[in-house]
Amino acid sequence: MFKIGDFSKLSQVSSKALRYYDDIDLLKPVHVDRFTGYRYYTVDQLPRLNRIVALKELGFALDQIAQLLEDNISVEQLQGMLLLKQAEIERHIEAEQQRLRRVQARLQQITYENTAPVYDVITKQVEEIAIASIRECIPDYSHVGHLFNALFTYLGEQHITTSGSPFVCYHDGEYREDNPDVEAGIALERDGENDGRIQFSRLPAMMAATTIHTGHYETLSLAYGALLEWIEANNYEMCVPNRELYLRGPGPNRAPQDYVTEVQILIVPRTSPSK
Amino acid sequence: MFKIGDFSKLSQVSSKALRYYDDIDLLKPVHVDRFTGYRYYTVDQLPRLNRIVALKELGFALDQIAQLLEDNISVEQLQGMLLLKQAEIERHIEAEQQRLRRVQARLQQITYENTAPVYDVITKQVEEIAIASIRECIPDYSHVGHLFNALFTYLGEQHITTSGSPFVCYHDGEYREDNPDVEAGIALERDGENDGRIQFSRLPAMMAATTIHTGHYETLSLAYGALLEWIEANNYEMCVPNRELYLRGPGPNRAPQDYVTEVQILIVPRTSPSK
DNA sequence: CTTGACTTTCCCGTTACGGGAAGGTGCATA
DNA sequence: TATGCACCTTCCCGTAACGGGAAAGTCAAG
Repeated sequence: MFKIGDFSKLSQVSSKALRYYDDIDLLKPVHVDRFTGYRYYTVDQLPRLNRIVALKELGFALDQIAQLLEDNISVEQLQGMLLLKQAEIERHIEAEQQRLRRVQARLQQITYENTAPVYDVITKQVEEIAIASIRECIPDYSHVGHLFNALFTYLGEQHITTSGSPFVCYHDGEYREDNPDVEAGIALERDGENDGRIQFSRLPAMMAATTIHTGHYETLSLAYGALLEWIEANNYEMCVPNRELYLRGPGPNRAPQDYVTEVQILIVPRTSPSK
Repeated sequence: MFKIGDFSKLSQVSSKALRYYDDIDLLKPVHVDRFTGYRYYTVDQLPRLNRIVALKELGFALDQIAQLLEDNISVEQLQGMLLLKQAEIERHIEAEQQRLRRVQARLQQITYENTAPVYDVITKQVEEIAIASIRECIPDYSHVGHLFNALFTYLGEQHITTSGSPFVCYHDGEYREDNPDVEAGIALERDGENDGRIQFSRLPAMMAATTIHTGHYETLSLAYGALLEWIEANNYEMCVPNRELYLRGPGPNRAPQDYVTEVQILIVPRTSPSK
């Protein structure tokens, strides 16, 4: 019979932990003095405690360990939990390696440019939204404004309430200087019916790499550069279309350097892992 | 100006999280209504929030992120923190891979024997202890008892108080049936002075793989088998000496199947990683 | 009998929020 | 204008596995 301190030394498990295991019925002392409350353990309890410690090192939580220690657990159940744990650890390792790549990419960027990165790329699940839009091939990008003019004029006439910021989707596979296939649109609260140039549809949900660009649209290519670099470093592949969300665009008392734009590029995990 | 819900949708960060960031001064709303307490955000705050999210994905805690977002942080400091984080993630990955190997070893054991493992091997740092011991080459293992007899007789005569269980160290590089070099000893509360056969010394601290064997000493080899298997699977190398700690050994009213023994094998990480 | 080492219970703190309650707001509609 | 109803606020609890520390009781030795 050992008092908790001796048993703690014997087992290398802190008495705090032993008391906690007592509390949660994971390892009860073999005897508790009714008057003093002192806990007494014996060496017979070492194997169980050892098993607890071993399972903890395998990454199991204490309540799972409690299950695993039930004596009516079958070999198949045990095997099943171990297989689950194995898969979980593998996923965990993959996530950590992802993180490691991100940290390294950021480090590389710092050493290259000797300055902190300007763009923070994050992934997000963009939800499906109802939109009204005009999609056309236009001679060059300056015509985007015309599309929005037509769109807003129409929506104003029809008293359709918008929700959120205007955006543009680029449907071309790659960047093209002239005759790009663009879609200018804005989110709505409800679906609508197509009417000539104006289309009512739903933007599909997507997993996107996104970043926020502040400033003139002429420098948007920097944001794209950062996104492409990130996509490369994180083993994704980009897809079409990509979107630009004009969170704060041209308007009264609005200088170009105050424009805020979110750039979203649809991504999928790369099929073949790069070295 | 967005209310918290809109800003939450815009940024894909929950309003609970936004309130929390407000609480810990990580991201204060640009304006708080003095009467209603409503928080108001603008798109200008998106870059900061984006950075917070990005740094979170790199594995930084929020208080570290708060430091990283201070505007007086130098590029070197940032770089330093990233390097630290990189090392931390690498260590983390290594630990996870270790865990994975352990889980797999246990799975393998189950599929081989179609039963749960009997021995739980755990590593522990064994502390340095003052001991009294007799070390001799004896003709065979049955003579260990004589060593303990001599030892205890001496200690009894000298009124030296012991602390802990008796143990045996095996100093031979490998197992040998006859003429093994064994050291029988027991921990003391204080150091002492050598006296003939009786040596007073200190067992050095060591990192050991240990397991608990319950039952007759004739079956101790099973524990050794489990230990060797574990050491192999976990990329360690065993060293001499190894120890057996007789937590509950022969005594009055003591049947051999109730003996409890802890087997400790000194380990070092294997120099060349196995495939 | 005292002292000091141990033990007990209890409470707080950790991280980054999520869930939920109770009560106040803002906006659109009947 | 009244009334929804969605939204906002603060506050409190819970998380996992203990560690730190306080206040008070216990044990063994000297």
